[in-house]
Amino acid sequence: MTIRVLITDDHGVVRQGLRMYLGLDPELEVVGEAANGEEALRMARELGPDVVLMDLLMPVMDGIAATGKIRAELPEVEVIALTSVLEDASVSGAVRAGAIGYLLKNTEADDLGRAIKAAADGQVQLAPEAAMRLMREVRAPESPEALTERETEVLKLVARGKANKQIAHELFVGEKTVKAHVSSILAKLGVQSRTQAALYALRIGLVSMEELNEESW
Amino acid sequence: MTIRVLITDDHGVVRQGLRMYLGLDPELEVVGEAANGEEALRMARELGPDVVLMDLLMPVMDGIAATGKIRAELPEVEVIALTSVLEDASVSGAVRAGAIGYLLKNTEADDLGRAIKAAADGQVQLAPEAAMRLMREVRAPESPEALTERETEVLKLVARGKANKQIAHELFVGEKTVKAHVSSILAKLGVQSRTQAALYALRIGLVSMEELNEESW
DNA sequence: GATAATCTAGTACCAAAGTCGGAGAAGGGA
DNA sequence: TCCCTTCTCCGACTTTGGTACTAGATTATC
Repeated sequence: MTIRVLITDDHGVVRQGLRMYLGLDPELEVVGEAANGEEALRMARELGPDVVLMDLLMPVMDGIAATGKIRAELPEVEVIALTSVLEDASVSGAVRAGAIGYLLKNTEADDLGRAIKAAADGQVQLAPEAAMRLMREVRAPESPEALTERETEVLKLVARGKANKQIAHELFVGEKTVKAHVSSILAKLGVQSRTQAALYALRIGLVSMEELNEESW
Repeated sequence: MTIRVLITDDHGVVRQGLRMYLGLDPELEVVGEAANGEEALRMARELGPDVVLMDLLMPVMDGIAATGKIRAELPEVEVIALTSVLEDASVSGAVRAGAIGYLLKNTEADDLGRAIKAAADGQVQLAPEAAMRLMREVRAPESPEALTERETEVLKLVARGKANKQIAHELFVGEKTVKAHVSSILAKLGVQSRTQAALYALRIGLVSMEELNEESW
């Protein structure tokens, strides 16, 4: 009984590479490739794979959102997050969204095959680094204090390099208001400056490299 | 006569994938894999490949630096930059460093084989997007005014979220000096704030996501 | 030996960022 | 109805960031 795998990654090289490698294992069968979360959801519906390999940083629909939707709709499909991003929020986000595994892209290719088989079997697979993050979160029940909707909006603009004045203008509020939001954001994230907040936002994928490239500066 | 290829990428999955795929082409032979620029240089010396596939975003020694050293020392070895980053400075940087090709990771795997063969033959290979960036740079002889060594150093720290005072402390200079450097950086990059400069540095891969994850904030 | 670039650092100044505390309006529960 | 959160905004303040200009020391270059 072969395990049917759906690959999701926005980079063609990675997709082809995974397909090539996994294709050599007679127990695995790559049934499709998706380039973003939306495609992944659609193809998961159509193909009904056993396991989805899911990149987290993708355009259109990110991997965590896609994972959530797939797991909600097709609970028999297991999802393994396979990403180069290691971040507390990503790990717990993926796990909360229903991923059964979290592996880093520097995982040895051999291990990957084993992890997929284990996942198809319902067994949890975590990279040691990811496991540590989860442990840390459980031990210290530090709810990193979720940002409100508005704060998230502001943070996104900060992470695109905008000044308070510009943000105020874009959101049709006063600069004082923006400052208040920024202060609150810094406190909740535990960072010391808007630059750190911007980098944080990038780190957790709140804004993507692609979005950054839209900025003209 | 097979073409000997050295793969350089810090992600195991990508390396394995490339090796698998390229291995299927009888005209190509993957003679080695390197996980960073330093390894790439060493292995290029030892193995004398015809073509090096070089990721630009890597720890230890970035791809542009490695490209420069390889081309300087082993001019018969051709280097193809293979990366997910598309940025003016990366493209012209790689080209200046001596890369004969610049391809994106979303390149179809078929094209990659063809590109490698062309490169071994001394033919230039550019992704259309990369070609456009080069064109633009040639048309508008806007030399983005290269940063000096020290400025680059400062920018890296800015991009890790450090304040001027911290940077001054780390580099054993006065805060005034750091400010002077930062001002000069902003002017050269054409950006308006340190946050934008930090994002710029990230965009061009001066600092990587991985490095960001080392920061404790 | 002159020239240019870089790194250093100063002064003076202004703008932007961020803090602290308070406060009114709107909306959703309990 | 009362409570809680969020969003809005204020004043007053401190700190950080950034500009403009100048200038000595060092080093590489011609």
